[in-house]
Amino acid sequence: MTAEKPARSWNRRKQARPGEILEAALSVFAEKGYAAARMEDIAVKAGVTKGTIYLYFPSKEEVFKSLARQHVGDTLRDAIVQARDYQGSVRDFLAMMITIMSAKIESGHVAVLPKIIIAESGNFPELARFWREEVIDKALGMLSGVIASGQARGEVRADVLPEYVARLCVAPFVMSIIWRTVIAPTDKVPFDYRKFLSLHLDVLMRGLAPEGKQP
Amino acid sequence: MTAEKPARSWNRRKQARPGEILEAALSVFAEKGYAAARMEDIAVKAGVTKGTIYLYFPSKEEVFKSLARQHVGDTLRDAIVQARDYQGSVRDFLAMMITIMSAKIESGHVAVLPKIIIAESGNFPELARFWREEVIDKALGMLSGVIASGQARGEVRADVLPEYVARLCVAPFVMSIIWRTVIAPTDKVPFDYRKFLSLHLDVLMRGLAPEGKQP
DNA sequence: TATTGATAACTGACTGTTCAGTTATTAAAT
DNA sequence: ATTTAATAACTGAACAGTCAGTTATCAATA
Repeated sequence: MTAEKPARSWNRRKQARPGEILEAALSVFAEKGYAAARMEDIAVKAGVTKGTIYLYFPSKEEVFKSLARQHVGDTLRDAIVQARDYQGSVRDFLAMMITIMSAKIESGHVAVLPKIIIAESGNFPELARFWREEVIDKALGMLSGVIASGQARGEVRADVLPEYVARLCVAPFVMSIIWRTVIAPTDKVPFDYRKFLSLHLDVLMRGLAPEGKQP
Repeated sequence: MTAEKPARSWNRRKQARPGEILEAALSVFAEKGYAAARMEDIAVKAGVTKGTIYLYFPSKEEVFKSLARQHVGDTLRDAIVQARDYQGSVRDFLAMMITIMSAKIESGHVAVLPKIIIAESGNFPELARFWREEVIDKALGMLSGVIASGQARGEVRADVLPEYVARLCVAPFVMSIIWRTVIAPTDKVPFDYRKFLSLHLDVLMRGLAPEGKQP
């Protein structure tokens, strides 16, 4: 009855492994991109050896896709579904989005997958398609709905297409995310995303207000 | 006697090669990203063999960096310098930008380098820094100047920071560029960039107009 | 104008390395 | 004792970079 725990070299943890591997993969892919990410690095970070990864995933590509699916599913799909039934004003909705997103942008968590998608869209067109259908179309669709109901309520001028306005809404978010991953590491003075996005909200809502009706 | 066709195999074109190699490299890097781009592919596209590239560039990395530098220098720095002395209204300036850019975005020519920078900023941090100093800071600085003079003229409300407004101006351009490279290939119905950017201009200028002064 | 020798642009086969994926083996768990 | 999670050593393919040899070009000479 070895009461000792003599520095076990490894444990068997069948059901915990996939999640740990994906988490490790996220950080390695985030740093290196897809091609430059080594399976060995992912393994080390997950506390296993390379071979172990292949017990749970058939290939590097599949690790990547699983990661995309899981990360999208957890982080974004919930948010979209939750927001679908939103009843408040467009302004309040965007204000809420800013609060949630600026923290995530700051921390760098949202930024990783979009960056990889951009980088690898040429090598994995089906990934771009997946992202488009699962994230972009749903997010833009949801936002268009919010805008359209804002028009019905007289909060937003009626002579603009909700689908285009939706893209206007998200553009500064997209820019912030890219700034955060690509440019911010070279920054002396940190950029104030919340301030920037608040300005966006203010300018956008004025710009979309019906004639003679300041918000 | 070999009455065979001499089949002139190659020419000496010392001064033309570097440019041709970089041009080829641009299209291969754009399609594949840095790591997945093969020197052999670049060579074939440039009409030479792999060895020839190494007569003009010491390494793959140096081909990549030269490309980034040259392309920035040629395409963007000129435009920035030219625009620095602009005297017209903010609205006219942006309208001009939209005309020029939407054609370039449509054709896919502007899109390639930003995509590469985003993709490889993690692997080549000094490239991100170069891009930031040579392109982003100059472009934003120039735009901030245009905005500030718009404020002095009473065309733009005075209670907003030009540096932040400048970023608001470019965000939809950035989004369009990304859309074009990453998402558009999966599109059934082509996206109308000019229409989108015109909406942007309209909403932005209303949003930035001084109180009670519709543009 | 034709021939030739020198030079340097260019080629393509070769080398060493890196890394995704495989497999023989080990040890935990039951 | 059997099963299986996990390892670590291995394989093979892909590819960046090299270099000995080939060929276009041009200047000097005839």
